[in-house]
Amino acid sequence: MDAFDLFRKLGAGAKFDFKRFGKDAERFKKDVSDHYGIDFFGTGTTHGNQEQRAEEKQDEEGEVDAAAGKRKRQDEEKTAKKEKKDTQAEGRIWRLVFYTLRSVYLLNLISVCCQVNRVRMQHRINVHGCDVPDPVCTFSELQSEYDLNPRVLQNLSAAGLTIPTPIQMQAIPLMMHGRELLACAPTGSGKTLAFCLPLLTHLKQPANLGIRALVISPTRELASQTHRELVRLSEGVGFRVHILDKASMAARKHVPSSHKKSDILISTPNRLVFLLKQDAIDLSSVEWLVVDESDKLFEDGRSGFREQLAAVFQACSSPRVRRALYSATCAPDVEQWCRLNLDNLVSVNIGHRNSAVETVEQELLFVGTENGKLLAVRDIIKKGFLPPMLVFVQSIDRARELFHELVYEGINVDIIHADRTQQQRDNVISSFRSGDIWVLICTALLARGIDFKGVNLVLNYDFPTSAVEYIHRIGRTGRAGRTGRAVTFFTEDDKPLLRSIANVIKQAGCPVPGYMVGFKKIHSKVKRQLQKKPPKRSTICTTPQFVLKKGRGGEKTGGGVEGPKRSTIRTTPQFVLKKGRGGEKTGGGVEGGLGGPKKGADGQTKGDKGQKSSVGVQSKVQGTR
DNA sequence: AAAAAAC
Repeated sequence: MDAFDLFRKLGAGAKFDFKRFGKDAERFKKDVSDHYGIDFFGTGTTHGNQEQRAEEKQDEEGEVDAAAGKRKRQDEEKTAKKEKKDTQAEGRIWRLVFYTLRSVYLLNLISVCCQVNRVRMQHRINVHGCDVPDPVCTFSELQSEYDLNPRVLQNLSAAGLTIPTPIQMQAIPLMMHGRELLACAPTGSGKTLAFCLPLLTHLKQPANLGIRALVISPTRELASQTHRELVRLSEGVGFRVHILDKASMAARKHVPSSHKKSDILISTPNRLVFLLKQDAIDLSSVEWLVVDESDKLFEDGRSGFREQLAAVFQACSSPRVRRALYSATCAPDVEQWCRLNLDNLVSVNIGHRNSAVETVEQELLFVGTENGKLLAVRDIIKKGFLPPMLVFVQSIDRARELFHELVYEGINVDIIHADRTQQQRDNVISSFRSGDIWVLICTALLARGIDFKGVNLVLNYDFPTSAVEYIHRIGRTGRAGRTGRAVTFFTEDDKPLLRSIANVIKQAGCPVPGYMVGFKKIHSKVKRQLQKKPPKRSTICTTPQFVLKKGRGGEKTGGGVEGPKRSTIRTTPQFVLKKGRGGEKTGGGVEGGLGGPKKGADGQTKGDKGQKSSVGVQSKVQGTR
């Protein structure tokens, strides 16, 4: 097979038509010879042209006699024959050029395609959908290719953001092309920025066209965080970015319809629905609707988010409205809904769906009983830990109970949940951010989206109600590539969900006792029930009644604790002992000294490592005061 | 269970 055949094969499907391209070829040939004065195709065209031109000049001057005319006619016949030959030769050359160029083009296409695939593979970007634009590898590409405001780019670098994260690489170009999408990327991987940049680019300039972009978040804390981020990014551009909260509602009374002058609005769903019902807000100008933590907002139930979200979707009535849904976890029903309702949907997944972030060192810790939890958390505090630490419990009541138990430990502990006032909530968040609070006890309120810089330990005091909730809770640490640690207490009551969460931990590359993975899969019906009704737990209180009655002046270090400690705490769950799986029971064993003898070697090295790097709380108290 | 409105 010679080169010509090869090119022909590469160019399969396209035929070179000399008649069609002849004019172009002629022009090209002329351009080349005029420009460079060289005979590009070796057909004597350069000379020929000059002679011809000289003759033409003579024609014009009218100095042609009859004899000369005759000679010229003979010449013309000769040249016509010659030209026919030349034309055939040229046709061959042009065909060769055509196929060469075409194969170069195809090879280039293939190589670009390979490059794009390599980038996607390297960053574990999975996309499903038609005509997906190539991922961008730098923020400056956004300026050159998508007309991102240079000031926004400047704000980005001022914030220390230099290269886009995988979700940003792919989701930003998609939204820039106005594509509706469902994005799923791990906790702390930059989803917020992935939708903020396209919003700012899409709007281009501040304009009095009503609300053009709307972001929905499940909690006020997340809404205000997104608001802050957008304000920071759009600094100096003049966009009016507003959050719909109590303060803005109060302001609305004095300046009615102030939010109508927003370009971008961030809100929790119910407040928006409330305003919609009063006919006090107009969303018909919304061009981009972003649903953050989409699976949470799609949660069903009589008084759930889903209904509220549906009302918001309906209110965004512009035919031009584009929608983007983001979350770290993706429920099948959300995907189904997107496939049915979004226009030409693209779904983007970074890494494996519904998996925990790999930068968190995760542990499961058997604590025997409710008392065991309290003992274990006191132990963590006493042994010394590196603040800040987040402690998750399952209900507001239990949060209060735990707070009362820990408030006397001599550490800066506080509590946040939806029953506290907005003022209290804001204060708690800001003092936790500033480091004034070391331990923050919280409900699911803080489970999603909240970005605290450098949380060192997430403690699941109460077992999460699902693997998804587990993923979000532990995602408060190990953000933006930093490392973090998560400890999850469990008792016999938590057996039903142990398997699924153990699997999440295992998939993220952390050790898990073998027996857990061997558990039977629980029925999805039971799983749903568990989410609605978590196991009933006894009150958090280890202090004997007579101590409580007398008041707790100096005894706060836990007088009543030492005694029952050894007798009540088992280090191995009953369900393991019963089955008698000798060798496997040890991995999840007690770590951090709950009083029982350590039977496993697995967790110990980790424990030691943790201790070395942590700061003793007592010494910290002395040091700071 | 938690979250999301307020007069």
